[in-house]
Order: sequence, then C-alpha cells, then structure tokens
Amino acid sequence: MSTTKPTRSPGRPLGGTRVVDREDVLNAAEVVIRRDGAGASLDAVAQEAGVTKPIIYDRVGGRAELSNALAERLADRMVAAATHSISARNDRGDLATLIETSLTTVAQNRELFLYVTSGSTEQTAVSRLYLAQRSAMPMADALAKWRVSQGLDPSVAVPWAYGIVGMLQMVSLWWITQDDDSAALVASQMAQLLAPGLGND
Amino acid sequence: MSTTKPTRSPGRPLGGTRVVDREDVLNAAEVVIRRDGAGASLDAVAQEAGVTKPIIYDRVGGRAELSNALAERLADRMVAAATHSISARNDRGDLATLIETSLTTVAQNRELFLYVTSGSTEQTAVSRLYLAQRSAMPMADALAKWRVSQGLDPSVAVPWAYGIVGMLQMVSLWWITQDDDSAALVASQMAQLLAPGLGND
DNA sequence: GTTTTTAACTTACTGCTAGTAAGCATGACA
DNA sequence: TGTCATGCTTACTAGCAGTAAGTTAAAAAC
Repeated sequence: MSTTKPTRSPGRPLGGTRVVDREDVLNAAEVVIRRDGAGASLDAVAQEAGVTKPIIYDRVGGRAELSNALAERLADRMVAAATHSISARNDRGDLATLIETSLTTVAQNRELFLYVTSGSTEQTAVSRLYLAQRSAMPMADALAKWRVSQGLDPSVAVPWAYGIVGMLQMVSLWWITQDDDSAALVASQMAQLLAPGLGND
Repeated sequence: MSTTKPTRSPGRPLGGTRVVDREDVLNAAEVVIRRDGAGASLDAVAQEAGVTKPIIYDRVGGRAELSNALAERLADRMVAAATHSISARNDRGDLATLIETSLTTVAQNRELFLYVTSGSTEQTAVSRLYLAQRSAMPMADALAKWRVSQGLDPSVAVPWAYGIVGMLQMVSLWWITQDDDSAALVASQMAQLLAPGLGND
C-alpha cells in the first residue's frame, strides 16, 4: 500500500538538470491530498514527487505557500468551471447554475478544498483570506461594473464578493458532509436568497 | 515577560479537592489565545491554568474538543449580543443592526474567533462545521418558523442559515484585517444584499 | 490505628511535523 | 586538471499533540 518512489542518491543528479519543477510539486501535492486528506504532510508530498523536503521549500516555499499555490489552482479551476457553465448556453444561464457549478466543482476537489480552506497553524487568517481574495476579486470586479451600468453605487462590490464567497464556501462544506439534498436543489435555494438582493431575476 | 505561574508538586493536592474545573481551563485558554493568538498551545493553556497538560485532557479533551468548547462559548456570546441589541430597542431593530453587532462582537473576540474558525489539523471539517452549526441552528429555526408564518416553504431554512453564517464569518475575517470601512457601513451593505431575499424590509 | 484503595496530580516520555544546516556528487568553466 | 557552482540528500532541531507511568494525599477498609 505504501507508494514508495525510487530513492535518489545525494549529489547533483546525472545530466545536471532539475528533476522536478514547481508544477510537478503542485501536482504531487494534489495526488497526496486526494489520497491522505487535508492532513497531508510535506514529507509525503516530497516522496510522491520523488524528491526530498528541502526541494519543496526551494520550489514553492513552506506549507503556507504551498496552500496558497493550491488555493490559486482551485480558485482558477472554479472560475473556469463557472465560465464554461455560462458559455455552454445552459437551459438557464442564471445564478442557480453558477452556484450549482460551484458546488459540484468543490465536490470534485473535495480533499483539496478542505486542505486549502483549513490552513494548519497560525497566520491562517492571512492564508484563508488569500483563497477568498482570489475568488472574490473577479467577482467584485464583475459586480462593480454591473452596478455602475445600472446606475447604482459600486462600493458594495467588495464586501458583497467576500460575503458571497464565504457563503458558498460554508454551504459547500455543509453540503459535502451530507447526502440528503442534491446540488441542484441547494443551488436553487441559495439563488433564491441572493437573487433579489443582487437585482437579478 | 514570562507568565510563570507557581509550580505544584506531584501527587494529590492538599485538601484533596480538584484544583481547576472545566470552566477554569476554558477561561485560561481564552487568556492565552488573547495573548498568543490562534497558535496558542495546550501547554501554554495548562501553564496559564496553573496545571499540566494531562489535566486539560481530563477536563475538556484534546485540542479539537477545546476548540469546540470555545466555539460554543463564542457562539453563545454572539447570540447573546444579538438578542441584547434587539431587545435594547435600537433606533432600528433591523437586519443591519444585527450584522453590525455580529461584526463588533467578532472584533471584540478577535483572536478567539481566529482560533475557533481556523482549526489546526485534520478533522477540521467537522470542527468548523461544529461552530457553524452552533450558530446556524437557532437561525435556521427562526427562519423556518418565519417562513411558515408567511405561508412559504421552510425547507430553505437550513441551507440559508449555513450560508448566512458563512457569509458573516468571511466578511468578519475580511473586515477585521482592514481599517477602511466602519462596521456600520459594512453591516448596512450586507443587509442591503440579504434583506430582499429574506423578505424583510 | 494501620493497611489498602482511590483520587488527583506531575514527570517523562513517544511520535509526528515544519523547517534548516551541512554534506555530497555532478557539471561548468578557467 | 583544479576550482566553483548547482542540485540534490542526509541529518538534524524545535515544538506540539497525545499518553503511560509514577507520586502524593485523602478516604475507606479492616
């Protein structure tokens, strides 16, 4: 059951070229997190990458920075899923669809989501805001533009974006730990709460 | 600067009575968290309580259970603040006031909030849901009753409650890490988003 | 009144993890 | 051919959660 990768000997590797780059480390981290859950250790990531811990520090930094890098990946993945679900001309390209996409994307990246939203020690406040910011900023921009186009005050955009991100994160967390309701149902329920305030239909 | 409390000798204490109870431990934990931040260790809590680590385990359990116990305290404190702010017949006993109370209460318990919302290792999903649940359940009950009284479907109550709790937590986190906007302003902005969907004025 | 048991602690560990310092082997360059 | 730079590993440190075993005082049993 142990995923023992071939061990390298000390010293510069033959060929003199770097054996893994930053992307390889992040990929390995995702594999380990999927397998070991949110408690995945840096040593395990290093082993999966076929390398040792100091390399992790050289390529991406410490645990906090690894978490941030993975948070960027997850955030980008969610934005991509959202834009795809919009451009796919869904039956209804509405808010509920966006939320449902968010829920299912979280479910597909369950352990990664938990790793990234549950930083480990201290400085976690900053770390958690990092993921939120990465998700909230594009949303805030979109909100602000839309508000301006409607002749409304755009200064609400930033707090609204953080609030909506927090709402989605918590609902996702709750939803992936229970099996009673479908993503579509929960998404439509949350859309029902948000839509009137946003001014959408 | 070191807060060195008097060290006890081994063996049963004179008088034969327990030297600290569960409440004392929780109080000590709050002091330490206020001083050391979210990275407070169990040893530090024990020292502040004038006792050693195994006592912490006997009185409240491990770190996860300590976090849960403190989460209950914080949740209760926030509910108390909310009900007080309502019963105090504010200028407007409305949603914005409730949110503002939530924000200022978080600010008053800054480090505790960070400790409780940023569980440490693994199983954090459960731990974070615990705090959320403690806050969300009363809200869900109130929402459900109100929906029924309006002849509306109450099944949205639970997801809405989790969503609103998540929204408030994230906005609080964002707000306490910046100094630009007042609590009153942010609260009114968030109320503006939520009120229409809730059906309040 | 002495012995045994139970209660309430502390000491002293284990095991794990993040992070770092120092060493080693290979290639590049003079 | 010798020196420097590169890219690794080994081998540590420090700190924390959690636990086992030992120590003293009170209470209970005889």
